Amino acid sequence: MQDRAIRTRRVILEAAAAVFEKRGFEAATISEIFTVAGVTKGALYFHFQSKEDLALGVLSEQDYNLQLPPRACKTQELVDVATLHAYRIMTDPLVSAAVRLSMDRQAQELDGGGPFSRWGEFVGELLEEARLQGELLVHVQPQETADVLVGAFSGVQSMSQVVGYRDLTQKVTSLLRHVIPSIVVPSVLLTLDMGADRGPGLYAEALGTSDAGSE
Amino acid sequence: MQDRAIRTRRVILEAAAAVFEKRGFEAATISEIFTVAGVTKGALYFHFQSKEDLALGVLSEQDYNLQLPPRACKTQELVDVATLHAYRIMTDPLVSAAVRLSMDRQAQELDGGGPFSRWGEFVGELLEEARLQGELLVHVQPQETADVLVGAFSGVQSMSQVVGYRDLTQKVTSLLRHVIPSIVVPSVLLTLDMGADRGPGLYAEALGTSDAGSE
Amino acid sequence: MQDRAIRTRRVILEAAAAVFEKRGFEAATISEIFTVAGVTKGALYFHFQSKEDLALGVLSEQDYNLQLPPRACKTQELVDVATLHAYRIMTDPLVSAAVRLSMDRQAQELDGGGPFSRWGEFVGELLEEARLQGELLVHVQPQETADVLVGAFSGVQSMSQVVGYRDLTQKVTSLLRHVIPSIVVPSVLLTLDMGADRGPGLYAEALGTSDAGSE
Amino acid sequence: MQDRAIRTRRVILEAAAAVFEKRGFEAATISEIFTVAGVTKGALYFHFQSKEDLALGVLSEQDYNLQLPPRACKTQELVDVATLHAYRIMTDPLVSAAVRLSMDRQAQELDGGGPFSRWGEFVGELLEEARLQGELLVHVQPQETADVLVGAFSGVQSMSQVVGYRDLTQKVTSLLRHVIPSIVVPSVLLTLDMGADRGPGLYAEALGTSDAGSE
DNA sequence: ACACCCGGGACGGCCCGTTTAT
DNA sequence: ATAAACGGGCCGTCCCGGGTGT
Repeated sequence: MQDRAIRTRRVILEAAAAVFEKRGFEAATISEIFTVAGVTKGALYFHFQSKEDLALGVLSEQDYNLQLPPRACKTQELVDVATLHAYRIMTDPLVSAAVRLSMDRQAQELDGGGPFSRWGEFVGELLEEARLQGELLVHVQPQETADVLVGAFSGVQSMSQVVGYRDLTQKVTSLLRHVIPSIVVPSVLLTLDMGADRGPGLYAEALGTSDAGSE
Repeated sequence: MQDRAIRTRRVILEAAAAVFEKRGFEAATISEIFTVAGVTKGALYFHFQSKEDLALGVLSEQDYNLQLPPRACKTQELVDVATLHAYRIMTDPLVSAAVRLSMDRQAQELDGGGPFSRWGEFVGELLEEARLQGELLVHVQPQETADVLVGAFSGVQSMSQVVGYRDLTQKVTSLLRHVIPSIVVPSVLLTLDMGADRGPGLYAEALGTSDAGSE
Repeated sequence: MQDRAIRTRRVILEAAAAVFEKRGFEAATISEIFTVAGVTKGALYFHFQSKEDLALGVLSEQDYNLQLPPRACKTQELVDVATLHAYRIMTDPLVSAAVRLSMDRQAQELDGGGPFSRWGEFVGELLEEARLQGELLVHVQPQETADVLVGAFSGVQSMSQVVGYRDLTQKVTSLLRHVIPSIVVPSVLLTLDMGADRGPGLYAEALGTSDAGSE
Repeated sequence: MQDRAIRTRRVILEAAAAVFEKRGFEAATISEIFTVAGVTKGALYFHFQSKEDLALGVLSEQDYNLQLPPRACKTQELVDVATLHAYRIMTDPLVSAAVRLSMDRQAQELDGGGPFSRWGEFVGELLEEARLQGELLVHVQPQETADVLVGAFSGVQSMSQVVGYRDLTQKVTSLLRHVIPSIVVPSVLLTLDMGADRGPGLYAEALGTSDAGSE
């Protein structure tokens, strides 16, 4: 009984993700979503109260708790977080839909504070730790650099979106290679692993660490 | 008689820019536009055949021809182009609206090939010239770097959008300071002027050069 | 098991009465009814096949058999019937809901022939008897007078509805005092008891007489 | 051009009146209204912003200013007002629709204070004048009697509604004949003209008096 | 040429009264 | 007696053309 419901809900969510990702929040229509999902309007409105609720569902379905284990080298951790996030956007439609939604002005109020601030803080803290450990060049101001990284990441992600994210990890790696050298000390730079193909490994590592073998 | 028409057209365009900028293409409504413009629906439809046409109007109204004179130092030229563009986004509602529209997926087909490709090519060529002049580090691949720059620029622009572009030149300068050192040779780096406050000067320079003292 | 069913049915009926009374048939929603009742939609649909059936249930639940014992003076009986009905509308939510429903055009077909005809006939017969006993003035035509009384009663009831029926017995008594003198002979008029506070007594009397001590 | 608009508006209003009259506010649907009117939804929403606005339109279209000239005998004036109102309900679909709407609980807030209070005051004042002129029996309390009359009128109107108001003037006359004798002094009673067929004459008189030969 | 009033339909989101699987 | 699913329909609004001045 619940089984069917769970399946249906899942199907709807995936359809919603696909449609939101393709059209954006505003332009997405409920009817396209339930058509894609292959369910009826009634079923959809049984599981979700409104279009907004649907967007919220997509936003929260992605496992935000998915985290990498801490690294000794915080710069490496930063690289890994970025690479993993890129990998997930590439491979998980719900994640890419969530990213699209959180960039959507119309749906931005759904996602408290906007997507940038959360990532900004997170990266800022990581860089602060790196700085304290002496990984960074002396002139680096963690929060400013964090903003540059977060903004730039979101930009290359947008850019990659038009080709279906096929080159996203590539582009993110490129970005990192262009920015990291300007902020870390040479000794650390030499130890960093910034391979574009590290996504799957990092993903497995995150899954193993995180408390969830979720979904 | 034509005078009135030109004025009306202009008023409509500005209203459209404001509304598109605020809502995005899809969520913008014709009625909000003509309400803001203070004209009737009929007037609007006399000047523009459709909502799409309106968007096209906004997109083409900004003076794409506005160009800086060539610099001897191509890297400096790149910096200047970016700074000027940031300045125009900040100050000209039509430009920011056009940027918003060209990032809008729904309206993307209106802008042939997307916003990224045009900028990508332009920056790529600039970097190629810079490379030929020996301004760049040997490992730099112009097109890859161009993509990183264009993507990153668009990202910080998105990020700045939520605060009304108040800190855009700041953020763009920040971005440049994080990327340029990784690609240019030290000797050139020392000569670069990357001040965040150079917008107005560059704008004046571009206006003087460009074939248009338009509008 | 049957006990619970009976209770559930009762709870639903009372909730339905409250909602129908508040909203009218059309505007009432099934979901408000089962929410108020505190049962699930399924439970409701187990006891009642449809919204119409629910209305029918409310309509028939009120004890139409509740009758006063015959009076020698038929005019007095008429006064008493009116007073008692007013009292029941005031005090019993199911009765007031039934009245509301039977006045509701959308639900009128549910209540065969409309509410007026049944009361019209009943009052008409009472007046005919009164006439035969010489209680009425010679020019009175029982059926015409009956219609006036029934219509007028329903009107003051509507009027009283907006204040929650607080002044209904008052208003009905007022009505009677304005009409009765025009139809009964003076000698009878002197003997009539038209107090507005006779509701409770009449109710007790009717309960005792009627074949039902029902619920 | 305005001509067509006026005609269209009128057609819509009449259709709305018919539908509101048949179904009540809630149960009436916009689509039935524009179907009956033979116009499209667009036309309807050009003239009226919402269903509520439509109801308001019906409510205000009837000429509330239609008034009889004052009579020397206030009781006669009361009789005439009631007879005229009954006649208008019978003959003018917009008036009957307005009456139906103002009795509708869902739409009652549209009609400030409900229909009863306005009529109640009006009749109350008339009776007060009659009392001052010595037309009434000494025990009559104008406001109480006014409430009885207004309520009773509305009741017989409801009753007559089910037969399409065919017998409304008849029923109203009946009502008056049953109530008036209980409140006026015999000498005045003899002079009153309470014929059921006086509607057309009164209507003509009112039209002539009122400042409008309105539509 | 320029502006506008008026009207046309097509959906859009949502909710509602109901059955089907369980 | 429940949870889940079903469609039909409602109101509103949106993007647009034809007929009408000026």
